[in-house]
Amino acid sequence: MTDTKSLELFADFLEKFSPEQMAEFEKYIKDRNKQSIDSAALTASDAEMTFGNSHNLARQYDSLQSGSAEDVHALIEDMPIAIDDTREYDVLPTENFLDEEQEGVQYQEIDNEDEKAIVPTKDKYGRVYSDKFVVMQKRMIHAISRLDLNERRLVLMLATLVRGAVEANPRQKVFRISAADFGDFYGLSRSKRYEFLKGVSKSLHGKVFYFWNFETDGRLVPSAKSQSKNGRMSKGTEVAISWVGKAEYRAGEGCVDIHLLDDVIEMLCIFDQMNPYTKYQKDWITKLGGYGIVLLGLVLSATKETRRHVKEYQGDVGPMDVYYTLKYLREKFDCTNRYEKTHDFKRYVIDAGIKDIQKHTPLRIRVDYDLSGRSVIGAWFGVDNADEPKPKVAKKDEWKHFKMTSAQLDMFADKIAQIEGLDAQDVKRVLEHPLEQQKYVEMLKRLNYKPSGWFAKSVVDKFVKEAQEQTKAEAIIQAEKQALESAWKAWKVTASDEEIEMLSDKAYSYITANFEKIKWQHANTPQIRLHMFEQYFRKAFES
DNA sequence: AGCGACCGCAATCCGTCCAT
DNA sequence: ATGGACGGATTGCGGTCGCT
Repeated sequence: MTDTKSLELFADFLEKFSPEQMAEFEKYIKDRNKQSIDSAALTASDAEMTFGNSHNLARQYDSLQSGSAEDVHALIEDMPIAIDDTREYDVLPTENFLDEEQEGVQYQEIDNEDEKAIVPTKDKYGRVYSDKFVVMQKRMIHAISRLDLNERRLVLMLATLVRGAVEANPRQKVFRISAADFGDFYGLSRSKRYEFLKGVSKSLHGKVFYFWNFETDGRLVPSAKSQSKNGRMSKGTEVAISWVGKAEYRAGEGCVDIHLLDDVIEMLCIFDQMNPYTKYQKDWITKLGGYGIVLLGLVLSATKETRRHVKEYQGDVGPMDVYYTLKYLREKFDCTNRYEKTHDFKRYVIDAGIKDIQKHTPLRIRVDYDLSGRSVIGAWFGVDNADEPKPKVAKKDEWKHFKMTSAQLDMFADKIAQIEGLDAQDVKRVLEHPLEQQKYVEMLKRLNYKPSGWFAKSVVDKFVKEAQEQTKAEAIIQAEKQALESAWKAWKVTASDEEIEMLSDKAYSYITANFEKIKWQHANTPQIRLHMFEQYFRKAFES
C-alpha cells in the first residue's frame, strides 16, 4: 500500500524533469548502481526507459513495484538535482481555451507574525487568476474527486473566493460564503440554495483528505518518526487535512463562515514550482462527476513529452496523447478494490468519465486499451477539442447542393417538364443530382421553390468524385477515338489499293458507331490497337 | 407541514456466456 | 481454465406523490 503511494509520488516527481535532468538523473542512477550502495530497485535500463519515454514510464511504473518505498524515497531524498521546473503543465495541445500562460509564478511566505501570511500566486501580469478558471493543484484533484457534487461546488467556489480574499488580506483565515452567492454561482433555485449550503458545510466538515507533504524545495518534509535505523528517510509525511476547520452556518443571515487551515489556503492559493497544477474551466469542473474530473486531469496533464512519445502508438484511433497502465489508472480513480472486473472498471469508470467529459466539455476523449494477450494492461488516451476547428460558418449558398423531398421532386419535376416539354422523370433525375440540379435553379426560383434541405458534404463529395471519374473516363475514350482514327489512317497507307477498295467507309463508320462496345481502353499500345482495329474491321466487313 | 410509500437513477456487484 | 462482455440484480440516495 505504502509502496504504491510512494511510487505514485515518484512518478509524479519524475514528470517534473526536463530531458537534461533526466539524463543527469539517469547517470546518477547508473553510478549509484555501480557502487551498489543499496539494492536500488531502479536499474540503469529502468531509468533509461523511464526517462526516455513516458509510455514506458507508465509501464515501468509497475515494474518499479519491486522496489521498496524506502528505496524510492531515499532516491528522492538523495537526489542531487535542483528541480527547476520551468516545464509547466501545458494543459492541452490546443491552447485555445486558455487565456494566458502562467508565468513567473511566485511563492512567498511571511512568517514574522503569529498568523502565517499567504501571498497568492499571480500570473505574469501580476493578477491573481481570473475567475474564469478554477486553478487547482494537481494533487488536489484527487482529493476533490471523492467529494459529492455540492461539496465539490463549495470547494471550487472557495478556490476562487479565497484567492481574491487572501490577496487583499494575507492573514485572512475565515471566509464567508452567502447562500445567495453560492446559489448564483451555480445557478441553484432560490428555495434550495440555503439547504444546500447548510448541508454541504456540515458534510464537508467531517471530511479529510491525504496528501504527501513537500518542502518548498521539493523535498519531502521529514516527519518525526520517519528516520529509520540507517538514518535514511523512510517516508515522507503523509498529511491528513480536514477540508474545513470550522464551519459556522449563520442562520438568519443565509451565509456560512468557513475557517480554513493554512494548508488548505495554501493549496488553493499558492501554485509554486513544486505544486504542479492544472486548470480547468470552472463551468466544466462543476458539472463533471468525480470520475470525469480525475480522467480530465489525467488526460490533460499529458506533457509535451508524453505526447511526442505516444505518437508511437500503433492503433487506428488517431494520435494518442498519453498512456497509463491499468494499475495506475485504478489507483488514480481509487478503484483498487472496487470494480474488480476490468470490464466494469472500463464501463463505469473510464467510459463513464469519457461520457461525462463529452457531455460537459468541448473535449472529446479517445481511448484504446492495451492488451497483453486477453488482459487489459493499460490504455492510451487521446483528446480532441471539439470546439477547435470551429468550422467557419461560411454562409453557404442555399441554392447549392439542395436536397428536395420526394414530394417536391415530383411536383417541380412535373412543372418544369411541362414548361420545357421534357420527360418528368428525366427532369427529376437532374433535380436530385446535387451537381446537375444547377441547370434548373433559375426555373425553380421562378416556381417559388425554396431550398429547405441540403445534401451532406460526404454525399456531395461522392458525386463530385463520380463526376471527376466520369470526365476522366470520357477523356480516355476521346483519346482512344483519336488513336483509332490514326490507326485507320496508318492502315490505309500500308494497305493495298485492293484492300482499300474492298473496305468501304462503311466499315470505318461501323467501328466508330460501335466504339463503346469495343474495349479500346485495353489496347494501350499502338500495335495492339492496330491489331484490334484489324480484328474489328474484319468483323465489320464480314457483317 | 409531516410522513411514508413509491419511483428513478446511478453506482456497484454478480452470474452467465463466449472466445481464446 | 481464464478474462472479458454483457445482462441483470442489488443497493442507496434523492426526490416526488398522495394521504393525513
